[in-house]
Amino acid sequence: MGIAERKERERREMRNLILETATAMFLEDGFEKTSLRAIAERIQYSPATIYLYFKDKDELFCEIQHRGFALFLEVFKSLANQPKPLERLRALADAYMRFALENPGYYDLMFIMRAPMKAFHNSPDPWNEGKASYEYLKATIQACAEAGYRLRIDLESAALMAWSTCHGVVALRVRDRLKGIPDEDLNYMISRIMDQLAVSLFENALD
Amino acid sequence: MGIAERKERERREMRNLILETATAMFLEDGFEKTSLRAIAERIQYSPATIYLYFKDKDELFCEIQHRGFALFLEVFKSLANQPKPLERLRALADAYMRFALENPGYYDLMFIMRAPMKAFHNSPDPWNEGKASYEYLKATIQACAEAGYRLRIDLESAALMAWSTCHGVVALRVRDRLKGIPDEDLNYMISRIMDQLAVSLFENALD
DNA sequence: ATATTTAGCTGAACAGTGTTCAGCCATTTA
DNA sequence: TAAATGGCTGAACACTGTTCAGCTAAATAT
Repeated sequence: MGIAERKERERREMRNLILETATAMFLEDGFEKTSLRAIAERIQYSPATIYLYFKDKDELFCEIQHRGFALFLEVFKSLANQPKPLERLRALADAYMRFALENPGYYDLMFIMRAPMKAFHNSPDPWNEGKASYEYLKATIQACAEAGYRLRIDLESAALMAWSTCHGVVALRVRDRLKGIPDEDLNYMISRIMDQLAVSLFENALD
Repeated sequence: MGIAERKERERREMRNLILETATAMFLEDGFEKTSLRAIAERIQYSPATIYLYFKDKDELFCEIQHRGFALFLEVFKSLANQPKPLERLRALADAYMRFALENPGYYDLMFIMRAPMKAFHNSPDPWNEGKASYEYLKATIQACAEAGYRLRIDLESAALMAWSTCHGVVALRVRDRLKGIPDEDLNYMISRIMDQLAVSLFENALD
């Protein structure tokens, strides 16, 4: 009775085919322009078929969001080898902003777009890896504190400030609100901002 | 020959009627749900009529964006009576974030949405008042510097950092990325973050 | 006063979207 | 061999932004 097994597998494969195709198309053309009809055509199925595997477009993109967070967490973890905690924290911030610029589609879906946030009942929670990444950020700040850098504020506020500062500048950038500033100048300013972020978090960041 | 004059006036009135209606509907229901058809129906005209006054939906919302910036600049200017520059700067930051929470529709259009940013050839430039507000922010930071608070970084970087920090936390908030944090806790954390922002900008902020 | 031009407005259509559902057909079960 | 299952689809629904030929009323010219 391996039939049920095979059907289970076929179903997973089909789901994955849709997901892969949707992801590829989304990362190329963005959310609005990636229509279910276009996805269906690419994989040579009827648009209605997609609805047999995903409740609606939001759920589909919720899963893509999940993939984004998984990739993001990997990037964060790849920085763990940096032994000095403050430099690790800086590496985290740089990686965060680089991720946003190199994967604008994912970043949009993860931190800016409203669309896939409604389907929040989903399991597995697409924000799982997102939360893990945030915990990792907090742990790194905590590690700095334990290495002798005295925190000026509580850990929670410090972590939110770090996140907000990075998100702020990068969100303004990917949404073209900083177009007036040449890339070169902007990169310099961001570097300065990150320096001062450390100063604002720790009393003796400059030691 | 007052006919041309009257027609000119009627045209302005019609344009304004569309704009008023669109603004009201947009602030209530958001961009996506405010369809040109619904706007047209509300003012009892054909959808095609709107195209006689606005090139497309983007241009219409570009003007609404302009209104948002105008309102925003007024809020900023209303804070000019605060004599102490550092407290004025803090008031600016608080006002910025309050504006975002009290006018989420406008804030979205002004600082987050991609939609009306394409129609950037428009005159008058909807970002006119936006730029003026930013200049006002810079002037306030400069005033702090001149009042004895020593800037840790150059003025441009400092201004961008202030903007980014405020935008970061508020953008995450209005896009439901901080839903896990109770409002009360979040407000406390934001207050702490603003304290530390001042510390990061000025060597002697705490004096 | 009549004819002609102008200009505002619209109905209908186009091409696209997400979504639903009756029904077909091959595979599986009885 | 007959019945039941279940994957898939064509066609439709209700929307969207946008365009355009053509109507009608007002303004101008004769």
